[in-house]
Amino acid sequence: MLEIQRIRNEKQAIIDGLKKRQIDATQTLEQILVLDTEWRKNKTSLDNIAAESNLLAKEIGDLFKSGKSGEANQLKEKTAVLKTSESELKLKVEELEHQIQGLLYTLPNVPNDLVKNGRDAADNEIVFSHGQGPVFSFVAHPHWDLAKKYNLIDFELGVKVTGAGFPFYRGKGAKLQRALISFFLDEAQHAGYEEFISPHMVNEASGIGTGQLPDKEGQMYYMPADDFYMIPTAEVPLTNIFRDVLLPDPNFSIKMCGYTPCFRREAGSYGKDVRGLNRLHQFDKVEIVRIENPQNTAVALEEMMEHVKGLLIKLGLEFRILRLCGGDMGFASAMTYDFEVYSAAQEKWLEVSSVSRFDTFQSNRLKLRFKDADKRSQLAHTLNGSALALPRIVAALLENYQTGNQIIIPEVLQPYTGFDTIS
RNA sequence: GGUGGGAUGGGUGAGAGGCUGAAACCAACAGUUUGCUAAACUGUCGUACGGGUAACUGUACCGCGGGUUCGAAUCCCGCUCCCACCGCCA
Repeated sequence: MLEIQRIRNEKQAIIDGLKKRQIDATQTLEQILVLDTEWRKNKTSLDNIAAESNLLAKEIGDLFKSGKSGEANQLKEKTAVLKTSESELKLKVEELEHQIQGLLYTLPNVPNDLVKNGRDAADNEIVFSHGQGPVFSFVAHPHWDLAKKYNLIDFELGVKVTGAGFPFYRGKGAKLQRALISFFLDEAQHAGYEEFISPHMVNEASGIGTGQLPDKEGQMYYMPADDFYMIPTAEVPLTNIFRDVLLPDPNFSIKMCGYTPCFRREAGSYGKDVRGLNRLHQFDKVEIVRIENPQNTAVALEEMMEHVKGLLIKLGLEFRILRLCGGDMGFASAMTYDFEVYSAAQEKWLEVSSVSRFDTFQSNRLKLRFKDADKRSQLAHTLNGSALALPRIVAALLENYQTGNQIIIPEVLQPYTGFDTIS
């Protein structure tokens, strides 16, 4: 959520920024400012009336104590008038707050200066690429065929037990899954991230804190009996650790990581994009999350990207990094880099990581602040990234490391899997 | 699921209609003393929002939401959460 202060001070900059998302916020912002002026006016009168009745109440108390109940009762009549206008104003102020809040919720984050104006994925910029995919001398199979051939993943069983998008991993497929999780977590720990095992369900306040609620609730699985939501990513529980937190010192850098399954309803997805592991309702992911002083955000983002790069290089996958254009970025993000690995058999790029900075957009909702050098409260910055999401990594590993009669396990994973080939 | 107890500032914890934005203690911060450390002493020390260049100032907040009252941390109603014991269960 954007800060009202920022809207008051930099309206035009926000309008210009949101244009990169193909959004014209002029009207909304002007509406907000009108309501805000109105709110401040009413708030001031409300405060003044409250001050007056506080004073009267004190006088009345003093009069009663010194036995002048006649005068006291006279004053009481005066307070009756104040009371009615006080409650009217209070309603007005609350109503205005709701209206402003409602409008603020509709505004996405303002893109960083580096973010390009654009409509969709076609306008994203490739900022880095690395590696070279395999060249096959045989007919390369897509991962869903390989998974079946080597009995690694059973999609049909998942359909039977739960539904589409909830696969079973079995045998070496399951072991590979566990190996990747351990590898990613170990790498994150070496990079200084503290590991957490978090709840897989969160309450409503947490959903609002990181921006999934109120607008995107259709994307999450909901448990009405207890009013819980299944987490769509570890970002939600990890970042919400810091909801309503005021860090006492400006020198902080909080680095967390965690493995969780992620649950996404993916309403509206269909077609070849959802084939096999490409899009699931439940998948595994190791997430890295950082809470930073605004001064360190740029460096932190850089470090996170280097971390993810390192993982992909160690796995020996061809990949590229995209800086998303305004139109393709998530609602809460100020800047996002997507990592895509090349799937040689499907002949397409698969998104395996998304690293974003949110600046104060989440912390404003979370009320996540720190005391700066002048002892003033300031909103902290939040960042997060996948490091990494498993299914498409598995897809790419199977497809790129197939030899025709077996699948090679990359060397870095072998200590974790305990085997070096799948056949 | 049953029964009972609780929720006050960073922590412990008083307060039981006006003298309480809140005692006291601890922690923290600044200073004095000190060869250094420790100790002692002095002072500062909640958050949010509004107004003001600022010093400052107004309002709100004692789990949350209502109510009674001229006046509520304190009384009444509803809710949430926490703790303890019992039952059940991994």
